[in-house]
Amino acid sequence: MPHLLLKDLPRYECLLESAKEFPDLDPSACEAFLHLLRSADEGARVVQGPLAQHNISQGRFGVLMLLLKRCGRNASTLGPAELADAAGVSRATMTGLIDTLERDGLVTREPDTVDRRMMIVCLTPKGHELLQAILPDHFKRMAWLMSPLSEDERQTLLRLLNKIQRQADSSPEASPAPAALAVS
Amino acid sequence: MPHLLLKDLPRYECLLESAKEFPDLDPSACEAFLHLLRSADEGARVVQGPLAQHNISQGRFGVLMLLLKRCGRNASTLGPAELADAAGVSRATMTGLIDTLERDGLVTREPDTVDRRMMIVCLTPKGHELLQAILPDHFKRMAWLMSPLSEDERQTLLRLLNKIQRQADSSPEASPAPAALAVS
DNA sequence: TGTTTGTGGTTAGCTCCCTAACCATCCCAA
DNA sequence: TTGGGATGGTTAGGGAGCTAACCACAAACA
Repeated sequence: MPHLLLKDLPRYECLLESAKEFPDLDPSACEAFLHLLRSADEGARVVQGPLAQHNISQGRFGVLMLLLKRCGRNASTLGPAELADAAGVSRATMTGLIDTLERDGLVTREPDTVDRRMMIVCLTPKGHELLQAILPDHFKRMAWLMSPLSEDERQTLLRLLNKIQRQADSSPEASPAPAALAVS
Repeated sequence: MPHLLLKDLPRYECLLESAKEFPDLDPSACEAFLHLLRSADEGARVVQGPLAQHNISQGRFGVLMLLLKRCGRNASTLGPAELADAAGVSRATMTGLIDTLERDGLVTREPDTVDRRMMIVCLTPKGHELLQAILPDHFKRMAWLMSPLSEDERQTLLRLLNKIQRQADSSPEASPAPAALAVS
């Protein structure tokens, strides 16, 4: 699950040392990158880890949250494909997620009478109750994790992260190396 | 693999809206947290994703890098247990990783003659060559990803991430909710 | 010296995600 | 109206991580 497996991050001096052997290594970029991954790993562990106590994995949580949000505007019915797209998992994975969620009585899956290819997934009262029970603590953990940062610092962090994110988004598909790579 | 499955992050207005229903939801904390996870996901995708082209998964990469580092100071021999600890995976996982790395001829595994419980894992010349071949591009991608940030901004980012990390580290085991939770 | 405890490595079986392939249904256009 | 694509959902199989249990060996202690 974590993105960064290393237990101890290399110290800056070590990076400088390694940069002699690998001229392409940008020590400060490397350091920032590793700390970014490490922070996200730790944050996810602290915030999302406890969900496992309720037998809620990351994927399950995502589905339930999407269903909760759509619950309000009940106009739009949503099926596995739409859910998969919104949640960022494959349709096959979504089938499996819904299977177990249905088995646990948290969602229902009914065939759509209009388009007979489609299924309609809905949150059950039990699913709704579960969310109401776990969300407050979930949000508390999030707030707790970020509590060392002032509002200004959060804004700054957001600005810097957005720069990284935009840069990452400009990389086509992750498979082809960034085109600008040779240029820089 | 990603920490955050949602495709589209909720907008700030939506968070404010949800905060009415969930008083524990701190919108700016939530926003910062989600962007942190998203940035790390995207960064990992861009930087580490291309390693898959060389049939190098995250875990395999970690093992190879650890062996490369220790290659210099050949004094310390290291076995699966030590590797597992340093790489942050279970011993069982490390057994599997070494299995396939050995099968691919990238590492060797020999029994320790002194302590007959132990095995000694070493990088082969082929493994060393592979790293030399893929590391320059790896470092280039890292530098490219962080290139939108100035040195000052990298320092700032590091400072903010460290605050989050220290806070996360002060949470016992991820399973018990932070003790300070009720206090705040 | 013999027993107990601890440590290293492996195996077995699980979860959660993926891709590839498959059918059923819909839609569009010849 | 009928034949081809799209699109939706599922199944099958695989990869990478985990825990629990196991055996072999080492170390410590009565």
